[in-house]
Amino acid sequence: MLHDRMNIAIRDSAPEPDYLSRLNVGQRAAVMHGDGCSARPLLIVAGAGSGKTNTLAHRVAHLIVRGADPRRILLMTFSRRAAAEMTKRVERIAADVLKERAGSLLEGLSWAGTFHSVGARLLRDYALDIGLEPAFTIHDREDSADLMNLVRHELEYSETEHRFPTKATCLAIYSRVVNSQDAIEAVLGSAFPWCIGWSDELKRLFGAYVEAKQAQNVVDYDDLLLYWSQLAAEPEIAAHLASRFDHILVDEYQDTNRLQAAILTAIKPDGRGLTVVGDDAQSIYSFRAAEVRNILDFPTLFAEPADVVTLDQNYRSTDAILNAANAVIGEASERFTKNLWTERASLEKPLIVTVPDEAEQASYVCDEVLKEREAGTLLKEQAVLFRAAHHAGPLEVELTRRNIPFVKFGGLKFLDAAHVKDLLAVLRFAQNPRDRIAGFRVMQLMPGIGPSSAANAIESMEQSLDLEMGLARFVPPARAASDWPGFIDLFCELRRGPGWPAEMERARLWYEPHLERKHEDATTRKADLLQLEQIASAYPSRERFLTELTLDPPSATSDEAGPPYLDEDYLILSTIHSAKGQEWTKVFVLNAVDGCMPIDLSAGEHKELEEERRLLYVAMTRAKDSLHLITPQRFFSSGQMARGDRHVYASRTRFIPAHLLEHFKATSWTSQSFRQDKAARPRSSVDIKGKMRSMWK
DNA sequence: ATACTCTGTGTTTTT
DNA sequence: CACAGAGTAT
Repeated sequence: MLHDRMNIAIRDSAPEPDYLSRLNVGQRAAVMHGDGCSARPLLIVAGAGSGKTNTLAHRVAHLIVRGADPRRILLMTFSRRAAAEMTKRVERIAADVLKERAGSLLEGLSWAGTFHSVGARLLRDYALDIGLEPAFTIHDREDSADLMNLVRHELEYSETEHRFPTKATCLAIYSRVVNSQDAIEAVLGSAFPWCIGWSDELKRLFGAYVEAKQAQNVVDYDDLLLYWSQLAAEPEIAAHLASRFDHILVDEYQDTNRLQAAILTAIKPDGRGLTVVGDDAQSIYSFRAAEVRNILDFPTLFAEPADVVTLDQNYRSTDAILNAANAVIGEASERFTKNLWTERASLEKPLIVTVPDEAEQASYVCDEVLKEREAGTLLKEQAVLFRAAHHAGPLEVELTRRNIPFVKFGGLKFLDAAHVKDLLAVLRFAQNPRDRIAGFRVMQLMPGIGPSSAANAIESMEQSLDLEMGLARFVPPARAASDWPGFIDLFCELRRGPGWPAEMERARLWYEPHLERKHEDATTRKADLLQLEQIASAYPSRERFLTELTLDPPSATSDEAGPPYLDEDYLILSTIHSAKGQEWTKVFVLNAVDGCMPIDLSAGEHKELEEERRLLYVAMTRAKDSLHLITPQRFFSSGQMARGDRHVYASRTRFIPAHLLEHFKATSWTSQSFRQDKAARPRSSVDIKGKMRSMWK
């Protein structure tokens, strides 16, 4: 074949492609490893800012240039955004060499996505082989919790004498058992010690939960991995699966769990053609059962040991920032990676800014952000990072007050809003009528229909051979009588499919009256639904829309605002977790105090503490030129101590003890209005409490 | 009998 | 703020 001859020609005689000269020694070794052939396993230990994404993109491009079939390359990243970014870069790099052939070749690079989205795709592919209907729907966490709750009630665990774990806790335990591949007792002991007494009940509950999922033809997030790993354990399917991919590349390997590692070894038992990239110093997902040992043990996992390439030159941050970050991670009790180094010199040490309270912290950030923008740094090049989504609350208020546009990543999402979930449930119910959670939710939107009527209606539907007949036969309570026929019409129409995205509008029009009745702020919520319709029109079908939206939900509030906003400039607010892999010119870290970092819930266990330390490290290494850690002396803590909400006097995070202060510059700041306010206060304090006591003496 | 309303209680991070 | 459970209205 001409195609093959061309590849051989390139391999034999072509001079080194231009792009290789742009890489440093380590990067080049990683890119050229195996030189285009399926070679021994490769581990790239890539420190923060060491050009990891770029290296991985070059490796993929290089594989393709050397003749690998892009349709047979599996590329797994931690978000779809990362996958899209990677594909774009591969395209650019390969286009230089391949010229006009690049376009058609790169269209084939279609297996790029998260473990979960790839799992979903494979599962639809093999569904019939394992007795699953390909029309299965995917439950997000809230749906899964609802189903767990249903089962929990059926087993009457909600009426136990001592309080049984809540639906969310049950699901968290279940998920952890699945992802860590540990026994339930071990999981309870290490992560949920207060639930140890319930292990027998939990086992029964999980058994029933699994049966319920199967009966309803739904899968949850964990199933996407679990089914995949089970597929890979069946010899015939495994062989087929293995033969589909010549190269598998996995990004952020430090945040994969045992189940994911098991999938990889099942598909590639000898590790040939496998490349994993990660940095153990940035492992921050152990609450999702991520297993650092995956990356640490990778070199000796296979009969043929993996080659290891280390990237430790940082291209992102100044040396002042890097020194401080290295010092912080240097305090870790276990360290596997080296210090990062850079050629970017700077005299500006990271700042530790002490402010009186959280409101002042918000003022400080606003002032600084605006000052920086005056100096020419776009808002988009600045980010504010925090440990928990609610830490940004006061700042969001202040930004809004001052009309500074921002986008927040992490925390509550668009899809978590009740009205969005309602509308999606309508579509999901039409897609998969056996999905009880969806049906339940939709029917209860109608006044007069609660849990038991909804259950009866679904029962009637399942008894009948014809779904629509079953629904029609159900006699709703009197209060719902007027709404019922309209609901049946909706269901039947959506089942027949007026086409996508027309059915989206059909569903919305049905829902709007209910929305208006249920919610005070119907107008803003309606706008959200129109946005959702916009988003929907970008997908080819209902099935794709539902799947991709649950697996890759818009990750920012107002991210859904879509194209018109993208041109504008806005400040980035993000949880540290959601900031992974990103970088900004200027970075602020909120609440760098004990109680927030580490978050007080994680201050006990040694392992958890170490992860909190890495979290601070990840936050610091996002900054290119300027880094401000802010320490409010007083912050608001909603009361877990029996005393209720109160202000807590905080001290600097324990991850920056006194002997590390040489790497920082300490300052303090108060706004003018705060100082004036203080000055205006009377000097002498009056003993009012004493007076009140004396009233009764 | 069922649905809806009200009150007390516990709040990390995400595919 | 959302969740669970109790109490009230239909």
